[in-house]
Amino acid sequence: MPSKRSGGSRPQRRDPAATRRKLLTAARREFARNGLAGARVDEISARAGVNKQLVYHYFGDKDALYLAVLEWVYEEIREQERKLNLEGLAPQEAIGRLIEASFDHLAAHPDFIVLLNDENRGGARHVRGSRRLEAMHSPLVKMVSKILNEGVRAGIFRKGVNPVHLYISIAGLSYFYFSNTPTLSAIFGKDLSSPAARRDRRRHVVDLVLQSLRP
Amino acid sequence: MPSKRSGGSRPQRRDPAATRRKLLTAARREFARNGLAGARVDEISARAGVNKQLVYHYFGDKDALYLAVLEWVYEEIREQERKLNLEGLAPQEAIGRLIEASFDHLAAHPDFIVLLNDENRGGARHVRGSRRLEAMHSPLVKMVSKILNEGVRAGIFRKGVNPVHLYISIAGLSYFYFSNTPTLSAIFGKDLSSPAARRDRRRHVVDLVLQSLRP
Amino acid sequence: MPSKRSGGSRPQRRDPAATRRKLLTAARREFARNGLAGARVDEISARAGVNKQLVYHYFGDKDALYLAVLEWVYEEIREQERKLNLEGLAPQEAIGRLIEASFDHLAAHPDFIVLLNDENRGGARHVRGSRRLEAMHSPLVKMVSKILNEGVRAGIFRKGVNPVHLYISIAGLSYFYFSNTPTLSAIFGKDLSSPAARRDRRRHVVDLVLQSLRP
Amino acid sequence: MPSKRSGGSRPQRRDPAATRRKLLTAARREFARNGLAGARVDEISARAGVNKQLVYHYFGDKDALYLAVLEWVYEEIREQERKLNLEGLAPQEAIGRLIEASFDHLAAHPDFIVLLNDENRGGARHVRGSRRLEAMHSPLVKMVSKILNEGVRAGIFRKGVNPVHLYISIAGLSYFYFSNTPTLSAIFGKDLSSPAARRDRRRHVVDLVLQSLRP
DNA sequence: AATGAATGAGTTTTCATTCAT
DNA sequence: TATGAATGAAAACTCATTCAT
Repeated sequence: MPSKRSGGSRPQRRDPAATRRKLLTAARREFARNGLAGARVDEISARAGVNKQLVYHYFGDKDALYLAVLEWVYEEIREQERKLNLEGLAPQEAIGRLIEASFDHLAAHPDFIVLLNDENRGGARHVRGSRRLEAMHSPLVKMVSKILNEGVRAGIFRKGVNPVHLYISIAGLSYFYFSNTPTLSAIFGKDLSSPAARRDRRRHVVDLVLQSLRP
Repeated sequence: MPSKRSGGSRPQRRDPAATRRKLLTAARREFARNGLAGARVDEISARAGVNKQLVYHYFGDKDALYLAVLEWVYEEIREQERKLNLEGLAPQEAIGRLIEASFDHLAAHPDFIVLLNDENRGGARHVRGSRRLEAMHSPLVKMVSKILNEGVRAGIFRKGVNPVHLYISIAGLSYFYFSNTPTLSAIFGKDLSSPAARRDRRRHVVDLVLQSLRP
Repeated sequence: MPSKRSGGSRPQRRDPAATRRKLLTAARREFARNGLAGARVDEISARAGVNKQLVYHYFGDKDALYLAVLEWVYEEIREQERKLNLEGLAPQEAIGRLIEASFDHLAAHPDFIVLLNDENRGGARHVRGSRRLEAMHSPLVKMVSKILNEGVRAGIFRKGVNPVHLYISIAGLSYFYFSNTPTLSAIFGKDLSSPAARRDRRRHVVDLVLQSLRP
Repeated sequence: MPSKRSGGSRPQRRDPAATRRKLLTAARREFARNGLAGARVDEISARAGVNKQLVYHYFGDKDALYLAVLEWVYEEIREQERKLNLEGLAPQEAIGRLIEASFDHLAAHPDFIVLLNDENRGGARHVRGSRRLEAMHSPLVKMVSKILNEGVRAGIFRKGVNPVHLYISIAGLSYFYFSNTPTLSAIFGKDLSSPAARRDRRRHVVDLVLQSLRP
């Protein structure tokens, strides 16, 4: 004789959109802290203040929730890129702004890096399967290419710089600093995450790239 | 009772060093594939072909095993650095060699990156607690500093380049490329991990840094 | 920071064979009472008095445990069949003995029927996948065939009786009575499971089959 | 506020009878496939194309829905029995028709058997609690009794055959064949569910019973 | 009458760890 | 040193049921 199960009774606010949002926010935090494997669905739902089942109701499973978080952070990056207005700037200034924006975005969203770690380890399995991310190609490589060409034409940039790799370099110079600060600080025995160190790093990256582009 | 026959049970080779090594190798692979949280002690011992209990016998627990793997990969890096013989080289060549060695090491040991990810997410908790790693400070920052000074004195490098940040940049330009190839490839829609793409990247990184150091 | 998990501490008797047996016994009972879907692994391990994980340690999963139970009850049937010594008996007596044995086995093992129900609903998925059951073909169809031939030759059985179907009929006449006693009793409004009713049924089945075999 | 537009939300057909019917049909399928414990209320409502809550609205709970399905299939059987017109037939033909009708009904409604399995395992709990089923006593036992008497009087049937048990035998000879075809086929290594095998079985059952009734 | 969001108690399975041998 | 049986605490995911709308 199967015991009848109980069913809920607490007062329930009906706000699906808010529920979804709360789950996403909690998930982003939990995935950033503990990774995909280390994140706990229980913790996510508890911190969102909603029933655990709603994770499955709204997203399907833990993996799909992780993908939704990835889509969110990529969306943020694309939005930041859209806001960057590099048209009309001098080539050097445009590259400078781009680097600073990239650096500042990582500084403002330190979880982006750790969220991507598991995805890269897994061969970008989620990203590849996402229709939404497919539609989110960054316009920046084209932009970099255009700026490089202008600079070359104006005689202020050297020739032969690969725009894709330059873009990767700009990202990597900031990314690695943020992603590996803890081990680097431990190994070097000095705190690289202080505001001063961060300012130094920002200036260094801008310098490095701009100096390297000189003809 | 008959005298004990050696064929009655499985042959148990008593070779502690070999057992330890097999466990470490299996652990390195498993941690690289699945991260600290995602790694399974069962899988590690099974792949090592030894009993699970020996993980605890030799290392204490899963975390300590992870630390042992970290120590191993750091040891490899230090050894590679020791082998680098930059003394006596012209400054530009010395920097070039350093960059290439850094790039090549990551290419040869792709697991180094993913092994570090969890450690950085966790605030370098293990690294900080390790006596062995404390004693393994890299001599490279000093080396970079020396090379920079020589270059400046010889009039072939510009002044004012922070050696710590240059070192971080050199590492980051390669590191990010290797660590984020899967997502970058997915987002850009082109395979960045091909041998040709890798050669391009290597040349780009050397170029970028050397060009940026010009006076 | 993943909390270290606890691990057991209670006194443990080391007797793998006994543990396996206890699990099987408890599983047989639970599957018989509640079916495959309705059975609870928790209940099984609790009643066996062992840790739940041992179900997975010894059997793999719930389905494999169910298969092990099926193999057990089939083994019992085959053993009972082996014990039946029909050789040398007069054909009528041989058939009579066979029917009675079949009836008595179901009476003694009422769980056999309910254990098979889910298996038949599922298309015999487990049975088909079992090496052990493959090797357990019943010798009885051949035996029935032989008895029928003898009876026909002796002029006491009619010709043209299909031995496979006769075997199925013998089984079915008892099986249905035992499997459907509850609903039949409810519908007829009389208790068909009383000892008297059971004796009646047994006699009826033997009669029905033997009378039908007359030339 | 604008006047309510009918196109604003999904069209909701108000057809309680149809909704009930769709739920029952979906439930019958789901219970037959997965049993009482294995059936999913979600699956039932989804397949019925109606909201899950309506299960509770119309039937109360899962158990009551299961009972409603049982009542439905019993109703079908009774209706088929009512259609059987055995009056006026010769006793042998009457019995023959009865057996064939019984066989054909199971062949046409293979879910009847699996629907009853859980009920029998549960001690006919639902059937016993149903007013509707109480009122549905089969008239067939009386009919069989009458036919037997006629046959005995006419000298074509032997005496002493218990009509209740004959009825159970008739049912069982077909029921077991249909209910256990999967395991029997697996064990015998031959497909007992083919049309040819089914025809054989039908003939065998009619034969067996009629031959057994000879004086 | 109808919807689907929300609930709480499970349910199978997994896992790091420890104990007896 | 080595084995594998045993443990307890979760972990992801499920389910019947109920509530607000």
